[in-house]
Amino acid sequence: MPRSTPPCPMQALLDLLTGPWTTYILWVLGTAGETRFGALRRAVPGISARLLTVRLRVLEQHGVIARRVESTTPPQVSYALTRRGEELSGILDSLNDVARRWYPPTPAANQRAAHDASVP
Amino acid sequence: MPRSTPPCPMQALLDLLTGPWTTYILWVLGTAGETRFGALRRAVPGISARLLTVRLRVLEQHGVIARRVESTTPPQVSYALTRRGEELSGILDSLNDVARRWYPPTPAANQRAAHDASVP
DNA sequence: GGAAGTAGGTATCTCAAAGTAACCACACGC
DNA sequence: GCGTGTGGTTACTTTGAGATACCTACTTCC
Repeated sequence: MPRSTPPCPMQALLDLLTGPWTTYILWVLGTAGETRFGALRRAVPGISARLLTVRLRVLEQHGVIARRVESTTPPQVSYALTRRGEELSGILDSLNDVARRWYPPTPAANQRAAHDASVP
Repeated sequence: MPRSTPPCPMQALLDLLTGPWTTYILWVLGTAGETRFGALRRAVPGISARLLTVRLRVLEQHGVIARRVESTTPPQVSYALTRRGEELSGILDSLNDVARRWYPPTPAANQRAAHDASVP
């Protein structure tokens, strides 16, 4: 992202949320609860495995999500929101309210109507 | 920014806020009120004139700030938050609260202490 | 007369983030 | 033994956002 970022705590948080899919991932984890890597990947259509991995690593480093490994074969990895993640989720919800008031869902977005309608 | 963005109103709003300096600009306009281009540039140290122009254009297109030109010589251009901008500002404030709890201002950021302290 | 401030526009360059693709070990089913 | 799914990692390529530098036209200050 930006080459030079102002040393502002706010900016650090925004850099975290900034990448494509990031809030989408948080929204999925918030509504679906703990989710496995593969399911997450299927829930975020279009994302590459590599980028999903990167996003999850960053979110984990910031303590927004928790990674849990079950040592089965094959090992299963699940991700869930932490308390921080839920706190963030609340703010993102209000941001989402604003977004939906400002950019009303277009008729062209029929395919996504189900998704939009399911957003609390 | 992202090459492929999910067609989500939320993402549109985040794309708006995403770029470096963007929220900083909004914070300045929120606390200082209507501000002229030059003053804004001085208030956001490190930003280039070009990028400031781009940011202001985008924010204006989204109806978050208003651009007002006084036809003096030289013409003076001022920017201020619109009602949308103030609404956004409120949410950004709560996001900022979270940011400052999660990433406590480091002692290394002494230069910015004045700024941080002045954030409401 | 020359510098500086006003609010940008234009052109070019570069580098880091995103995309793409291949690969891994392991187990299961056929 | 061959394909499928699991949860990634590694390497290579691309592209587009940001940086940089220079331009306008006008006025005021020194």
